[in-house]
Amino acid sequence: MPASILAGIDLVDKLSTRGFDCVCGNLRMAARAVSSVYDRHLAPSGVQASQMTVLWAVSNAQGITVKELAACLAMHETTLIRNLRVLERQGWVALAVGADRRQRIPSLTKVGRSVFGKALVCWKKAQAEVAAVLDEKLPGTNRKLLRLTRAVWRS
Amino acid sequence: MPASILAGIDLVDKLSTRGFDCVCGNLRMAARAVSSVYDRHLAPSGVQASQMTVLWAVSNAQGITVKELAACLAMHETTLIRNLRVLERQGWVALAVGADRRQRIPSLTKVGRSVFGKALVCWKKAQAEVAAVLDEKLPGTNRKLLRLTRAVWRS
DNA sequence: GGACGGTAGATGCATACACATCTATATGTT
DNA sequence: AACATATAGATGTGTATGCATCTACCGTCC
Repeated sequence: MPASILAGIDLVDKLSTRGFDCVCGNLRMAARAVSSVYDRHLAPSGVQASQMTVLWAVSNAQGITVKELAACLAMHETTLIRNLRVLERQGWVALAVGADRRQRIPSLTKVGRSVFGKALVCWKKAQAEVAAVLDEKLPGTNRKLLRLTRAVWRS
Repeated sequence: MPASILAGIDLVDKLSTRGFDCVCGNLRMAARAVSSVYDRHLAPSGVQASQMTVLWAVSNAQGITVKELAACLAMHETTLIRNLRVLERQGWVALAVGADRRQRIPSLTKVGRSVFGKALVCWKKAQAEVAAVLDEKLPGTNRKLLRLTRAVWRS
């Protein structure tokens, strides 16, 4: 192992021992690293890790508006609508006009349901790989992340 | 509070009770929510939350290459170099050519040090706000996130 | 010294994310 | 009905992220 790699690991250690114990930076870093695990497993399905959450939310939220969905996912409406447009282009999501004609109501298409179902198989492997390195129970970790999100979102 | 918001909160709850307990999705969501807190506090300084980590790493890693820095931050080299170019354009970071002339050695400029120092004051407030909603001790949380990152990064 | 394989960044492309601002629609007031 | 106000998305801009691929440089082997 070249010295450069060791230097890198030393620096990472400094992150937690030299005063820059940034929750935000560490969360973003963990999100990057974990996302890449999910993306690797999900690659055969053609779905990205970030898209799985949206597909799941859409499939579990009948008749909900984009704005409401964005609140559920602690996401900007403008970010979500653009992500939904990408999924629409792939033919996985349909965006219907709501009773209030300004609203857009997302739903999974038939193809979308099929793709999501297949991706779920890949997703389970990724989830298992990450669970294996978490020393605490998975539901505990997820609950903590949700609680943190809810506590600071739009506060 | 309109019914739509309540529906949203219900859906968030479903995330942890209806089978899609996705570590990746929850990490990304928490990272979004927490980043927005930091960005709000950091706004007066002109530095973004994502940039603080890079500035800190650069200021604490004398003579390190972009590739090594990327490994430290669990970040793609291509992502980091582009982020560094943004900071270079702002005049906060200089990118010197290394002994191996393919390498780029980042360092903070005088302006960069000044901006980073001022941003640290804002950062402390954000960190305190987030710490207040974490029921466990901050170092514990950060250690867990670092351990998770290290365990899955490039595994 | 020249061909060759390997490495550090650079670049093209696509998606993710957020802020400011715009447009279209809805609603409330007179 | 006409106007003012508020709201749901859409759009422009800029940064963040990663993959595939390219280029420039390094070291080696003949």
